[in-house]
Amino acid sequence: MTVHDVARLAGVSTASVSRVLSGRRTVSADVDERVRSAAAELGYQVNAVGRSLRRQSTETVGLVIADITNLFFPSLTKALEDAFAHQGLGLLLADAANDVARERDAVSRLLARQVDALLITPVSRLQSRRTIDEANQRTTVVQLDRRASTKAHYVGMDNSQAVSDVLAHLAELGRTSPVFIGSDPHISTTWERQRAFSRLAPTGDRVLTGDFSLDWGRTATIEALERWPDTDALFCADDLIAVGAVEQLRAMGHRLPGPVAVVGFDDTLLVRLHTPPVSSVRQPLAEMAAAAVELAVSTANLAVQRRLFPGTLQARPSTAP
Amino acid sequence: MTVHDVARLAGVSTASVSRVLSGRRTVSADVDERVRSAAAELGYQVNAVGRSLRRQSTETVGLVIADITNLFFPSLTKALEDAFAHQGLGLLLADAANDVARERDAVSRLLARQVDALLITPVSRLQSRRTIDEANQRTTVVQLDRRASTKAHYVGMDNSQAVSDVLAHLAELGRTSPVFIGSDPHISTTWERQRAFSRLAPTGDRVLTGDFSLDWGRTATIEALERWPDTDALFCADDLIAVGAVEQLRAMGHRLPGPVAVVGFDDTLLVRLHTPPVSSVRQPLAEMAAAAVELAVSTANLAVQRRLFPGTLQARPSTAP
DNA sequence: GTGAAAGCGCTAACAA
DNA sequence: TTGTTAGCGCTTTCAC
Repeated sequence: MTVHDVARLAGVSTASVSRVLSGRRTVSADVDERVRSAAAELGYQVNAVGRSLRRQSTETVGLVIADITNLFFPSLTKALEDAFAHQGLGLLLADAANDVARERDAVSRLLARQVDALLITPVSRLQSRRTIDEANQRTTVVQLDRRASTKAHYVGMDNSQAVSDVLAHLAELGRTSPVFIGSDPHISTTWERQRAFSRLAPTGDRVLTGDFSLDWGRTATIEALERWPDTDALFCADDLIAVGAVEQLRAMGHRLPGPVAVVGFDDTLLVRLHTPPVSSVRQPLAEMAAAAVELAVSTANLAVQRRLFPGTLQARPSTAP
Repeated sequence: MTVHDVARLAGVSTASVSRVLSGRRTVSADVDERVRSAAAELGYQVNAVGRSLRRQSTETVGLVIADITNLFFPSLTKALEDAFAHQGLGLLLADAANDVARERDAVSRLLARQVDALLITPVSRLQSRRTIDEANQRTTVVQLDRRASTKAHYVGMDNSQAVSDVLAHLAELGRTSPVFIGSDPHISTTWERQRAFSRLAPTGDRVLTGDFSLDWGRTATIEALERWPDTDALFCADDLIAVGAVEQLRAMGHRLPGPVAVVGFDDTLLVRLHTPPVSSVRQPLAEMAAAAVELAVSTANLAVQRRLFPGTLQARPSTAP
């Protein structure tokens, strides 16, 4: 089933069929009608592969997710899927499973498929740079949430502002001795949050770093309270750590809300449904996805963009007075 | 950068370049070497669009997820992504957002892109059937987790067996008056679990159905205990409902483990990290993904397959004695 | 084992 | 406005 079949049935040339079905040129009402009804009768649908080869554009973007099991990323993926589908753009998904080598592979496979743009949440602030820069030579690359290169577009949250807001919120509640519990500092978001904390918090030197896990949240909580007994808030780099911290506090007999507040990042289901609910900074995913679309479809040679969106603290019982 | 450039540099024909790079025909060691080094020198990578058009195969499968925000599906997606990437197959992702019209659209767009197979978790047991049957005329369709048509392959969990196992587990603990809290009965899994419950449970007529939400889990718990005061277990169709049920029980002053047990389905992060941890049936995602790959790449005209895998109950404090 | 050439399905340049 | 035709990049006959 090809344009030829439709053309034959409609009694027109294949070019006319193409013109009608791609809506890219004006055609007489008569031809338009004949082609449409012929296509409908045959149940014809254009072959996107042929079109892509000819147009040199696949209307598809590649998305490389650092770690799809991290609860935040499915939310991001959904926002992107929505936004891109809305533009008629398909999403070719790849998971880097937190591994720079797999990330490199994924990028390479997506480029071979001629994606019109590549969206990526870099695995590592440092080690993903080359992969991104190389991809950026071949197509439009948009870094999302995390960043590793200054040569490619970036759409993310303003972590400094978010950290500042959270600290202000804590200060209002009289909490001025927070400890920062980071996860893997190779992750750019964690890194930025930690740096902002160090710069802005009254206890900026109270920083612990570990990995992305509930257990690390637990361990770090014990360590924090031992090293700094006057701790009145645990400022966690992500939700999983925050939940671990809350659990540990409760295991140690603390009440929540109580003397030690806990706050996380990303506002995933985990903290919203937790008992007690945990405060967390929400990223404006829909806006970020819209910006990603805009950059992805932008005609090349646009100067490198850095779009930072404000995060909003969702205050919940874990930081209540 | 095309085969021509490589051919010119290697001093061979484009046919030879193709033969080497696709590894589909034997070539002399000399030519092989010359082509490989020319390709490496140029940084040439084959254009998958050209290849797809010629081969009439995209090496890409479409995946239509009923609702990507449902925590279970990202896990499934990851398992699929792993399995298909391992075979060199790309995954084109679409989200149906629980809407049969959007599902229909998504399928249509994926077919236009000439996916080699279509994986789908049908939104509705009844209303997704036509979409699936129509797609099945055009390519290999594999229904995953949920099913709507008997004419297309299905890979899922044996819900009858799982329900039976859970009931046996509850019986061992002396709990013989369970209530089933279902979600939307349009979802095939919920429907199957409910039917199995009705058939196998001593209190098979104690069934409540609602929707996929935490609140429904809460509401249903209240209703269950009012209507059947001797209830000793809440058998929930999914984890979100189970967490809602646990929360409600605690709000009502019940202890857990305690007089009323709670069990869910899908073994998502939600129940594993909950306090107390909630028992749940785990689906063998990796095995299911492997089966999906096998069916997706199977040469057409294979009889319709129905592959059911056993679920395993992860017993946790919510069903402890 | 190798090269020349056709053609996958589509669209855009060109001609009418 | 419409048709003819070339060609996107690749692979696979077919002939040697």
